Amino acid sequence: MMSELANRLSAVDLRVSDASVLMLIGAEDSLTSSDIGRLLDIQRANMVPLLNRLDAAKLIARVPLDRKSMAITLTPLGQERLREARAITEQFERDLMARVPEEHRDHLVPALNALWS
Amino acid sequence: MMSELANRLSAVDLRVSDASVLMLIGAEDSLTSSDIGRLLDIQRANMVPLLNRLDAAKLIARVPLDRKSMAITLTPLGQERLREARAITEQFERDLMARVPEEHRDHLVPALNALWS
DNA sequence: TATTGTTATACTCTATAACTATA
DNA sequence: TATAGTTATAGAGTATAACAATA
Repeated sequence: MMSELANRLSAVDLRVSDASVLMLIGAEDSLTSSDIGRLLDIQRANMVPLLNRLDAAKLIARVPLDRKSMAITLTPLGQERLREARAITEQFERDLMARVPEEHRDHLVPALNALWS
Repeated sequence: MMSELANRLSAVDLRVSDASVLMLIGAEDSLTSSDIGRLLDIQRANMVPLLNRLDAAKLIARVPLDRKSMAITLTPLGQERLREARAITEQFERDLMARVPEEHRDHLVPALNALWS
């Protein structure tokens, strides 16, 4: 499922982790790189090349918060790309759900959320 | 969840893919390396180092079927290790299921199976 | 003293191309 | 002609250690 999602997101030049970061910043702007890493369970060190790619693609901007931290914000292009990523992932989720027999469907997400907690 | 399972299996010196291969051979002996790869969705080329490790650990043996193919069989040590791997994964599954609220529990596996098909 | 951003590095997983030997 | 086993290699994902600068 993850490789299928990765495949679909590659149509807008995003990896799954890229899309996760865009969605997180879209929901809460001006988080730092370290914040994002903590929330998405990505090591601080591994955020660097990820954000560098998003920065190079002009999807995010780094705005100094103080002399140590940077706030990550979406550029207009990043907001547009986020909408595309959302459309793709929502369609993907609908396609997945369509495979689940109707009597099990409403139980899947609550059960998965319980596993994850 | 996969990294938690990997962690538990490392107690018996197995990776998740090692355990999958042992379980498959345990269920159907004398498959070839290519068979196993097809059934577990592992590239033929990536089966080589995997089986080399299991072979070096004396958990499997390669028995010539003809001059081209090799049948993979479990050694006695491999059968014992398989029992340990089964005990660990079954406990893991019980632990996971215990987190799922009772009203959703019986729906999870059928829903996941439907997703996978 | 703890945290941020960063560099460097290593290991695992996965994918592809190519080769040989055989079915 | 297709398949088995193999080698080599590259790209991702992920983990750790270390460092300078700053809170």
